[in-house]
Amino acid sequence: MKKIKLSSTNQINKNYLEDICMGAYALGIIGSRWKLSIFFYLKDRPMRFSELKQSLGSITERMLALNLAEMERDKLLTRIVFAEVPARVIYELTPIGKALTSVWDQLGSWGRQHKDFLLTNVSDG
Amino acid sequence: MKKIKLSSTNQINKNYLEDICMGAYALGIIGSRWKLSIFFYLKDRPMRFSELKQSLGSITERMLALNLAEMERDKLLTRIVFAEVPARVIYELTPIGKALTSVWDQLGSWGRQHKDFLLTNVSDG
DNA sequence: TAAGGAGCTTACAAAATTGTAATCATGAAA
DNA sequence: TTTCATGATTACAATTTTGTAAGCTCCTTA
Repeated sequence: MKKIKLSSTNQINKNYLEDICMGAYALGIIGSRWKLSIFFYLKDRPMRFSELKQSLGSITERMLALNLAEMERDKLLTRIVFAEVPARVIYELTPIGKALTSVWDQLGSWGRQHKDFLLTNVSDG
Repeated sequence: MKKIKLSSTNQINKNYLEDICMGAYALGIIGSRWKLSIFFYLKDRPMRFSELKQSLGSITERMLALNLAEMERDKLLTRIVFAEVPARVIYELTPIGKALTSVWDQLGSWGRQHKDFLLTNVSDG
């Protein structure tokens, strides 16, 4: 999937934090660049690879495939392949994946609050 | 604070996502390695630099100072300096910072759920 | 005058993430 | 037999994040 150096201080710190803090653990699973947005689209309905690619606009096929593979590995979604040609593959959130919805909504709500707050307090440069 | 290349595809994608998705925006502010744990300690009470350093165990002074500075810039916390020698500085969450508490709790709760789920479904290698 | 403690800051290096471009497998259809 | 579309994978490069080690600035006390 990707090569990481297990013995690096970086990894050791990451593991330590994910061990003592479930929030850090959760972010380790879903905190990378595109995953939140992939989730955002899939929460309404299953979508196929090309649909996601188009919806996400500027994502590359590599990043999309990589993120989907990690999300499948982490049981956030299910990959369903139809034996057709050309290939058809759909991605669907699992129950544990869907369970993120309310957390995401809350996080987004906090984000909006924070953005508004910064706009209101225009005193900073 | 840190040098980023504003014209990179990386930055452009980041900005784009943070623009259309408030969750991504929120993660941009609080999603890095140590911030969650710093928050975790500060939510109970203000703490000084050295206390945080000790609590976080393996964090370096550089990373702690860097993260605290970013969190201050983003109005998550307030830095209070006492005119003493040796210096005494305490860090305290702002209201908007504290408002993250319930989101974090929920995220952590999801994380635990997810971890348990993986342990229960031991069928994967 | 030297040492010391708290809270940083700096230059540098390692590691991880993200992006680019090219290629691949399938099997139907031209 | 070549072409086509979909859903990838690969080798590589750029960018960003994280860590290392040293030093700096107060002012106080020895």
